[in-house]
Amino acid sequence: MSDLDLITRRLGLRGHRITGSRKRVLQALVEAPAHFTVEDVLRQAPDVGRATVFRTMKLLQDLNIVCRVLLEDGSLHYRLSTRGHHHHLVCRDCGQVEDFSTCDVSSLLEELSRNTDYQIEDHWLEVYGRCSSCSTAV
Amino acid sequence: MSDLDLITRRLGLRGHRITGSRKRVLQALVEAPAHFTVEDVLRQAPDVGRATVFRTMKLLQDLNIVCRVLLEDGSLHYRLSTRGHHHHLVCRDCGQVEDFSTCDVSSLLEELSRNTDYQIEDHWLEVYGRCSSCSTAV
DNA sequence: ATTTTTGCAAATGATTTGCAGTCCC
DNA sequence: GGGACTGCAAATCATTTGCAAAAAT
Repeated sequence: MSDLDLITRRLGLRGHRITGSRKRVLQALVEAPAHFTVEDVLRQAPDVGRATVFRTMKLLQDLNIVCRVLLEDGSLHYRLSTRGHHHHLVCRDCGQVEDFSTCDVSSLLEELSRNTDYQIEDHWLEVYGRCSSCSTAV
Repeated sequence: MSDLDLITRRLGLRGHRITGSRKRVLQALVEAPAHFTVEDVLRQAPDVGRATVFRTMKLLQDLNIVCRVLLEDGSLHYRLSTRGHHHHLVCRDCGQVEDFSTCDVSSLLEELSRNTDYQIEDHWLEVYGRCSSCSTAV
């Protein structure tokens, strides 16, 4: 079963309708490069309305199918989420994005929890740097 | 010497002019609650042009005098930066923001650096939860 | 005197909304 | 059939820009 099928099924199971527009958006997503903007999606699915793409992206976010990537300039990109919660390592030069989840943020959060009166519930971490090809190609 | 004086001096030392508008924006900032939006500043300094407030906020960011706080809904707030690089712990209910810098993100980043080909240069971490008063007042 | 900075208004860009029609289930 | 979903265009919101006038050094 392809990624597309999986996502489509997930939508259906949650009681959302599998419409033509949604299929076209999903198709665009699975064919897209690692991260993309709403504009990119619109370009790949030109017959889908702008509002619909925004609405679909929001739905997919809620379903944990896509996640947002924050670039340093403040611009918002999206990418297919893999394995639930994770973080991003973003290359400043080429914009490549890697996921990571292995590193231990939780110990940091536990310490934080001990040191403050907060009940900690969620976090968002974005790391910026240069990927190997961009850092060697000076 | 007041906070206001300190900031003003810092601007001057870097070769920026101390203008009436900038003074009024700075005044608004030091009197503002812990975090605020551009709109809040405009409300407190109504005779300063919108564009000027945006330009001033950008300048203050570059000088490390204010920093951005990302709320979970994606909205952007500002706050006076203390002690250089740090992170935010944001209360979901009341919006209170705490700084923290003591926790060890760097070990995480070192591990990340070893495990990937990236040369890591910067990061942004926002933690969300509930402050003590909001978590007790169920 | 020179250069920076400002306010305005218009431009831009991203996202949302109202609504009448269309399409899934 | 009926509610969920769509496209469109207009509305909204945040931010930026061009420019001539005003202010700071």
